[in-house]
Amino acid sequence: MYVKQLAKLMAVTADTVRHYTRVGLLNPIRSEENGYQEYTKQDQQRLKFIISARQLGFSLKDIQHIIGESEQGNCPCPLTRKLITKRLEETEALFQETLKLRNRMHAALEQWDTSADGANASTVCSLIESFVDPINDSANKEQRNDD
Amino acid sequence: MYVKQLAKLMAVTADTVRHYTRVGLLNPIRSEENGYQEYTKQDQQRLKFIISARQLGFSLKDIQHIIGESEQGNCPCPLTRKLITKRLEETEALFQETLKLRNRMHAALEQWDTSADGANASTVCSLIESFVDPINDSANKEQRNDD
DNA sequence: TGTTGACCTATGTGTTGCACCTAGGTTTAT
DNA sequence: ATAAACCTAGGTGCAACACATAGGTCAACA
Repeated sequence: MYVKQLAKLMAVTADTVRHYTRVGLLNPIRSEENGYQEYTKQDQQRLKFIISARQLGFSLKDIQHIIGESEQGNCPCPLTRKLITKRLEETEALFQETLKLRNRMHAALEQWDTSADGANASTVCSLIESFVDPINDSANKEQRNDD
Repeated sequence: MYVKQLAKLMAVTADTVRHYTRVGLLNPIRSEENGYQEYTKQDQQRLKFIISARQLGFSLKDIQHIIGESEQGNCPCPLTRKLITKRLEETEALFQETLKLRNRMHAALEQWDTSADGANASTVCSLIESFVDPINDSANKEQRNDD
């Protein structure tokens, strides 16, 4: 089957299939008649695998490595466990950062809801410049004695 | 002062300062003596503003627009409120996605902790291919009696 | 005085996973 | 014949920098 048919079947875009093909994750056969890429059921299974792995947070390079192990006859599972451990740490970090950012943004919106627009020549935007993070700002954080 | 000095003072890298300069957020004066970029206190304040805005989730383009409004003599506060509302929605979405991904990854690690490495010729990695998301998979939602 | 080392410059590339565009060739139906 | 819908390869764009290249500047020290 051709690229668009496979894409539709697996609910991704044709560009995504082409991208995976470009980086070597899929290996369609070139038709001798018209030069089109022919995707087999193997490619379809492979694409399904890629989609599953992406859902679990693996990068395309991770997936390449996992497939590489598998193709060399080795069991890729140890590598898979190792990689997901690393990715989980990253995701955990991203999660915490995003959570903090979200909270900061919420706090800003609340503060700005009750503070007037200050037109001040010496500032760019008084809202931003006078925002105080109620959670991370030192004045509000347990206590410190840095002096 | 020169790029590195400013960077150190504001706790960012020299590359970051150069980047902001490249995109026009900072406008240092070029020294006639040696061609170096000279950053003034204005630039320092501007950089402080940029850092604050970045912390609140504004993109560099957002910041450009906000500064643009301010420089045209308009109060940028309405724009600022509008932009952060949009960014907050995005951050909220990212947060939810990241949360779901984290949960999936946790679930995978748990499943894989008790499942053996399956060496199967017809699969790439049995761990990934046999993973079932306990939250999003319909068969397993609410109640599970498969064990 | 020569050299070292720390600074500076501009410009270009790499990162991630695609989406989109260009410019063209193929196939199918009307 | 021609239009619609598909296909190709290759290139660019995105975000916010980090990093590399190749070179110029400047102060201090032996």
